[in-house]
Amino acid sequence: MSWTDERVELLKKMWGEGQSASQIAKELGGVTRNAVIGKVHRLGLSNRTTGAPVAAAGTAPKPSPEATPETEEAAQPLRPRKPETRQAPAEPATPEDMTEPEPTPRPSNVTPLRKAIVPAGQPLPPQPSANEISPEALAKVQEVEKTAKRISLMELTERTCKWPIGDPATEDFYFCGLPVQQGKPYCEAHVGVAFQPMSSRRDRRR
DNA sequence: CCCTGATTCGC
DNA sequence: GCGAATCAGG
Repeated sequence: MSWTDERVELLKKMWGEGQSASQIAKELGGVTRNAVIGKVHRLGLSNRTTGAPVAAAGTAPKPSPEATPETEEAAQPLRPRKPETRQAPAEPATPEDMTEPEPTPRPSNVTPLRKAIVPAGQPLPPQPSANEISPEALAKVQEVEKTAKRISLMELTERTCKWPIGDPATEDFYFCGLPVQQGKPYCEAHVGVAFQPMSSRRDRRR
């Protein structure tokens, strides 16, 4: 495939939106992330670090490509290869999406500021407000937590289970880290308790 | 190991 | 101009 106008535009758009090179490549198809990065550089729109939030979608800045200074390359911007501004860190576990099922989990109540933080040492009950979660699912979770990868916040990726385990106020806190279920933020076991098939409350008027 | 972007350099 | 290979980093 070649860099047609359309493809280049999509590239610009997505890059502007902060999409990663690999994502863009995936979207475009027929190219690798390397190709995308290469193109990005050739287009001269590498630094996405403009201090300003890069969420301006649809608003193409239309950067006028400076009239090439005939007088040699005087203002050659030296770019220290350090400015790197990593993308937002993996978002903390936030069960929130899907359609009907409502996220019931609050594995460890993350108490914000000072306010009676649970004294470390007392293993928190798996579920604050036990309810109609399939006992099976619960059992499964407890099992999984034994074999969890126990990864840190920094190690979370799109394909690692983000289910928090333990007390955030303690060293004994980590994330499940097992392979997530396609699309979901959690592994199979945790998806099971995170997203209820909506059982109670079905007297919906429509 | 997964991923990210940056650079190089033969084509 | 292109992009695989490689590098540097999280």
